[in-house]
Formats: sequence, structure tokens, C-alpha cells
Amino acid sequence: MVDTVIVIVGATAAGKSEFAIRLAQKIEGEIISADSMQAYKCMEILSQAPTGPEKARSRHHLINFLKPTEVYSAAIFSALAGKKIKNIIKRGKVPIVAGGSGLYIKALIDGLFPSKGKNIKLRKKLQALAGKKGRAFLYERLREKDPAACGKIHPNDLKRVIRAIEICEVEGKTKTGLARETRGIKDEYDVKVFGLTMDRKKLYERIEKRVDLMFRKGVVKEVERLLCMKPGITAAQAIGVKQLQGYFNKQYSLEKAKEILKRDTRRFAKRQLTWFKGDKQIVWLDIDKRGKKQAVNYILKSITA
RNA sequence: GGGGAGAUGCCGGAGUAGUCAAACGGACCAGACUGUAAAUCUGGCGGCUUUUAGCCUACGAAGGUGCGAAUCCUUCUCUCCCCA
Repeated sequence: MVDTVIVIVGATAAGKSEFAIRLAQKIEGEIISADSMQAYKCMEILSQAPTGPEKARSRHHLINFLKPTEVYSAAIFSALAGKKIKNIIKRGKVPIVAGGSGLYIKALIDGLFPSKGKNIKLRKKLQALAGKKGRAFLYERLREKDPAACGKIHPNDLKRVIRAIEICEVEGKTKTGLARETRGIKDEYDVKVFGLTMDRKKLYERIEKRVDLMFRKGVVKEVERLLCMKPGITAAQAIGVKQLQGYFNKQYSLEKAKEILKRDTRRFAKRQLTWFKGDKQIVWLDIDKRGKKQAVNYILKSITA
């Protein structure tokens, strides 16, 4: 018999964490956070990581375990989560992967193609080259190396252009050619993916409230402290860091910072929705209309069936 | 009461007779996405259609001039500022 892994996805502020805890309590589950920011220490308010009492209600994994200076990535997550899943199942519990980092979840479920990883030196070199000769120049270089990838990437999408070139140089193969050796947990387990949705307006309201709460809890201080620690490449991207930095640098008022923090969170939620919309294996549950209890029951039914 | 400035699309804001459904920015909507993904990037954005094109409705309101008006004239309404 194949073991089941439950995955809960959805936009930020959709109520994934709370929902996952409820579910975990019902089915003897343990929660694995698929969230690029909750993995970090020292940014609990910013990342809306589960608090003490929440953690007491069910066991959480991959939360608050990295220093802000450390790097996190879809590949690291995927490897760690894979181990956690195995372990949880061994102990007779049900793994519940919950989070909003679409790529991380995809990397876990479907796998990533084999790669030696990044080459920072090369990236810097390419970055500098783009600065000097323009993005189009790099794009043309990519066209020579991997025309297929070139067709899928927009010339302005510098990060992707660089990564695609990097793959060619580091792996000796094209991104396109590398593909299909990927292995993810879907090959080992019965993976059931559920998405939490609600009315867009409702979601935006929840985001507003959440940001207001963040300020009341003291994000400003948290980010101030975080900046002193010189956060690494991953942690520094958290929504709120850049926005508050503008305030610290006196570019705009705190009110303004809050406003753009809300806006950027909305935009993020929008991107998450676009990502998840494309994933046809997701079973969507409108927890606002349906109610959480019913949604939990629905999941229970579908995993025992 | 007197004088001045102004009213533009969801918002800010350019335009001051033809090439204007109206620059630019914001908000919003839609999309892409394989090792930095809370990142990076793209498209749309008055309505309708047979959507590399056409038609309709639009620049506070009502009239007017003119081949032609968001742009000029008249009156009205409203807003802001200064003097009383």
C-alpha cells in the first residue's frame, strides 16, 4: 500500500497554517512548511510563522531553523522535506505539506532535474556582462547555446537568461535537454494536493488585516534587527524588507511603507494564484463559503477513499 | 462681497483646434515560471465587434464658432487659493 502525503497550497493569508493544524489534529498529522521565509529565524512576524501556541497544537517541521544569512532554495527544501516525509511516515503519522511557495512544492512533488547547482562566480560575470553590453547581448549568447530555452524566456528576464546560460556551462547540457530525469515524491507516495481559495476581495481584506497586525506586533523593529544581521540572498527578499528599508532610508513615511507592503503582498498573492491555477492536480476548496470544518471532512473522505 | 486658479479615463496627471480613446505614473486584471521564487519577467487596461481593423460613447453641464473641439467663445454648476 502506498502512503499518503497531503499538500495544502494557497495564496498568502488564505489561512493555510491554521487549516493545516486543524487537519493535523484530526488525522495525527505533522506539518511540513513549504515556505521559503518561515524557514528562517528572526523573522517570525515578517513571515507569519506559526507562533508558540500554534506549534503546540501540532508538530511543525522546516520552520525557524535557518539563520537569515543562510541560503534556502527549492532544491534544499525538496531534499529536506523528502527526508521529513519519510521519517514522519515511519513514525506512523501523516505528513502534511503546507505552504505557498509554488516552486518549492513543485520541486518536491515533481522533482527538479539533476543539476550541480549554482555557480555564483559565473552569475556575477554574466550579470556584469549584461550591465555592460545589455540584456540583449546575453540573450543572443543564450540563443547560440540553447535556442529552445531561449524561445521560452523573455529577453528582459535576466535572472532566467543567466540561469539558462549557467546550466549550459556548468552542466554541459542544455536546460531543455536535461529535463526528464526528474524524480519527485509523486513517484513514491500518493500525493493529494488541496488548494484553499476564497473570494479575491476577501483575500485582499485578510491581507490588509494581516499587515496591520504585523505592524502592531512590531515588524519595524524586527526588520531593523534583521537588517543588522545582513540577511542573505534568500531572506533579504522577504516582502517587507525592501518596503521598510525605504522608510529607514527616509525615502517615505511609515504610513507609505505600510501601504506598499500591503500592495506588494497583494501582488504576491496574485502571482501565487496564477501559479497554482496552472496546476491541474489541485483540488480547490473555498473555505470561506464551505467552511473549514467541511473542507477538513472533505479531505478526510478523499484520503480514506 | 471682490480677485485669481482649476474641473481630463478607477486614481494621479500630460495634452490647449486635426496625427487623441487621450502621453506618463499608480491601482487593478491576465499570463510566464525547474536550484535567489515573498524572486524575476510579460501583456491588457472606455464599451462592442468579424480585434495588425471597424463602430459607438467619452475630457464638469448646456449651448455656440468652425470642414474639424479635450483644446476657442458664452452661460451654468462645482472645487481651491488670495483679499475683504
